[in-house]
Amino acid sequence: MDLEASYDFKTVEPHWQRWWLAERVYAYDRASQKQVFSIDTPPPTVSGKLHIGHVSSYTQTDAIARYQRMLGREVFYPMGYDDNGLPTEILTERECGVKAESVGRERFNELCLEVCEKFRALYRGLWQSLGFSVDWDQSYSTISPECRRVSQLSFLDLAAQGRLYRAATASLWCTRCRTSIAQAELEAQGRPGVFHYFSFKTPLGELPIASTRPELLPACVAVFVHPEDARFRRFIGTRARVPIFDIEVPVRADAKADPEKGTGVVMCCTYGDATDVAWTREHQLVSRVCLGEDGRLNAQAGVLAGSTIAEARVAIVERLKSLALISAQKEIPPEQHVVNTHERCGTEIEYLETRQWFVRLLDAKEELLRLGEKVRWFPAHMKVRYRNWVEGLHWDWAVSRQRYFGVPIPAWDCARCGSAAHPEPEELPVNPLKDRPSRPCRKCGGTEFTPDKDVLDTWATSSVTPQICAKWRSAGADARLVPMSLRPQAHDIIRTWAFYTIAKSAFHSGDVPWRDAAISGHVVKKDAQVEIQQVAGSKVERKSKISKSKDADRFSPQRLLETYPADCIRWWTCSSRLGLDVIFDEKEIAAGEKLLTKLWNATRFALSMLGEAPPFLPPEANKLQENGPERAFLSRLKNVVQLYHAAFAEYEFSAARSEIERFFWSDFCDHYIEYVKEIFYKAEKHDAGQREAAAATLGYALYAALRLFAPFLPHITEEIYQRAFRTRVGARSIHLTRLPMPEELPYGESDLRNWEDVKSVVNHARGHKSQFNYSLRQPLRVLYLSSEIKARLAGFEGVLCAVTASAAISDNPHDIDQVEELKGIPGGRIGFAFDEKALAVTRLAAGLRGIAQAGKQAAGLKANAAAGTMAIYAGKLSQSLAGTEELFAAALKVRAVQFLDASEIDLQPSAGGELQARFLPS
RNA sequence: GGGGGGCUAGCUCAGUUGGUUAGAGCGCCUGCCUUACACGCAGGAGGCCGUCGGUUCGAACCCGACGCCCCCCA
Repeated sequence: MDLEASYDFKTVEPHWQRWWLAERVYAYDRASQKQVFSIDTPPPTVSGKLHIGHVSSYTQTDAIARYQRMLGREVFYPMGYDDNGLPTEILTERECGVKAESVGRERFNELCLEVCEKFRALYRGLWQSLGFSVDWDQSYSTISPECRRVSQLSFLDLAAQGRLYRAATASLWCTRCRTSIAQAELEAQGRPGVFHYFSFKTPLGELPIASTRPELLPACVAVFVHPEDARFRRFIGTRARVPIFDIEVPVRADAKADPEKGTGVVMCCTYGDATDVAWTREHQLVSRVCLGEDGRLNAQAGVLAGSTIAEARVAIVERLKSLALISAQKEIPPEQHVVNTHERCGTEIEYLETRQWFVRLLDAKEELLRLGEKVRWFPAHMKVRYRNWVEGLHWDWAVSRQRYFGVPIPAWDCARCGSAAHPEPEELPVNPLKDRPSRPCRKCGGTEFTPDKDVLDTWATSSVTPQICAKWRSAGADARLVPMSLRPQAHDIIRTWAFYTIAKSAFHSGDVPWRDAAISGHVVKKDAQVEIQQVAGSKVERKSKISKSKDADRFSPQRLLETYPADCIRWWTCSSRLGLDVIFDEKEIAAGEKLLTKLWNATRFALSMLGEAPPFLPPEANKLQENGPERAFLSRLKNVVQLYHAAFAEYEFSAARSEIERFFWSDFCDHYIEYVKEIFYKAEKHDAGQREAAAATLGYALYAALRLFAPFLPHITEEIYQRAFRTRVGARSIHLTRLPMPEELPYGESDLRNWEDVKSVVNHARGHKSQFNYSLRQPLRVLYLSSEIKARLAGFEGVLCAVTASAAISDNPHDIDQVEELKGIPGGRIGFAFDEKALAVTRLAAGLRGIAQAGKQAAGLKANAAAGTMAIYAGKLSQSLAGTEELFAAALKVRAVQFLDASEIDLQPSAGGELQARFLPS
């Protein structure tokens, strides 16, 4: 078995990606008897490009999926695309350069479907080139008929429970998207504003008002002051006149009027903000609507009818000024002026009275909190974010959207009595615009219906992904999948996706949607102007979100995938813990390439030693020498396997990752391989039993390491597995094998201690040579170990001598100059004595190097260029010195006399053109 | 204003139930071509673990206060 000298990821990775697909390696088998591990994969919103943050979060999920699969679970790992709803409409408008209203509903929906198709392909291509072990046959798109069915079924189920109601009430409205939205779709933004100061006239004098929204004057219905505010208490109960519009409104008291803000007098309009909505309801005020659904003022605004909010604001301020009614204007900086905007488009949100469908949430807070407690959150503190959101709910969930591209609301209005008619569950999915109710109105028997033209909120569908996965209430339903084992997602959508999913699950099943929620952090960039300032003695860091426009190229997954192996990118993404933001640094990704090279080279070496049929089973313990190197090394592997599983059990993949990396690099490569070289290179010195034990251990440890790496590095491990192990192991992919378990490694604490002690001795020897700037091959005449250690490591003498290049191990300190403490071994002592002859030659060679360079320069040769080939050791002069023998002979002679106390040297060319130096004692 | 997280080596991060000289990778410096790998090996420099107080025989870790950064909510 020979591997090429280097690993070519550009051909290997796509090869296995195609093969996994063709072989359906990751297919979910619903007939399997194995325990199911089901993953509620986030269906990414089709809203544009995927960025490095998606890559990071989704790759972590894939590592978890692969781990669970190799643990022996039947893994259900689907991929969805959340392509219905407003985000897709906005994307389509941008992609096609159209407006939904201008092309019409049907045509626009067709365009949306085309755009979805395009982006689904793009997304899928990216996921596949990252090597995700998704079962692509389980893919779903939230606009598909099956998802429509589940989503509409959810609607009907909520309606049957009385959880749904339809009401014409003040609700959140986006004037750009011309639809109602839900509380979760709000995004608070700091924006600059201006307080305009003007007065309302009352019989008791003028009441000063400060308002940021003077355009709402025509909608003014009351004025509020704080009941305890001494300045204005006397006005309570009087009536005030609205300037310009000359409306008379009552002056009322309410604790929500903040005496500190503005003048302390607040005008209440229909509807300036959430407080206005509350006041209107609580004080039973009339409503005086001046704003239309299109964001323009209506007849209530008189001459200003038809103008936009911005235009009206300017016009009214001008008018107030011209009447000399404005007493002051004060700018408010963005950080003090927070406005609610629509998260999808940034438009400031208005409150309008419209007729919408609502899911009743506010009476279910306790149940939602209870289920939030039942879910295991990783990290645990993410539960608090969920709890805070639920406790802070103010609005029921408005689920109807006055848009085109979405799951239609399964409802018609009876033309006669006005009540809603719904389809039967088995008729789903329906499109009320085309389909008709199958029966007359239940209430009045009417047969004339008007279809509900609205569609459902995107989240109304994406909140039923567990039900979609389980094919809820259909012939193909798979009840084993729910509650699902794991919901992986980022922390920014706890209030939306996690929350709505829990809510739906609560109402439909009374249970949690998933047992565990693994919440990942974000990838952030280090600011260009990273400043480490000393402020009050503490370090100030600056980091910020990745901007989709500005940083697109630097953080583009496509570019990274063209530059680095997917395995490297994966390795990097698994370096951060759940819940923590990670700062992107391309160098960190590049560092992974070293690991791949190391893995490839070490494997190449091991396989060259092991032959065509490398061992892969755990070596039988009774064939291994007691207190010997194999048992010691395997006990370390056992230790690693334990730590690895413990880490993954808590979704701490980064801890598992560093365990296997450390084991492989430091224990396997730096120590065990160095030892087995002695066994294989000097086979004649070791009996068959020793050789067999070493081979079995090397093969097994390699195969174990490959499997432990496999969840992180699926491509390179598959390549090696297929070429070296598949035939004998049998499983058609490494990803269908089982991970090594601690039970298969029956080694004890004393073995582990031996291993650590041997490493400590070897490290000391290496350090000792390094201190003197000698090669690690510099021979030692004696390696001294204190008696107790020497006795304990008796079974390791061969290893130690070979790896440290020692001629002997002794516990006699007499001929050792210096004895030092053995790190990590209480009472252990170690010492070294170089082989003087070899040392002299080394020094001679080192001295010669300078002379050789000078000589070569003298001879007109490029000394620097050849320096790398001028290694001189063990008495040999390199071929590159040929032609200047005389010069070197002379130099050598001087050095020989100086270092070796030799009187003569004899310099002879040997076979192969090298020079052989022989030193004659004086 | 409320809540959450973070602050450990130049950079990115680990630090298990509080227990000798606080670790890794990258970067830097010194050496070393060692019959897998120079994308390597060995060694080294570099940290009053954000600040201050408390508990303790003992604190990066527990408690309190404060500072700064990020996020969520109002």
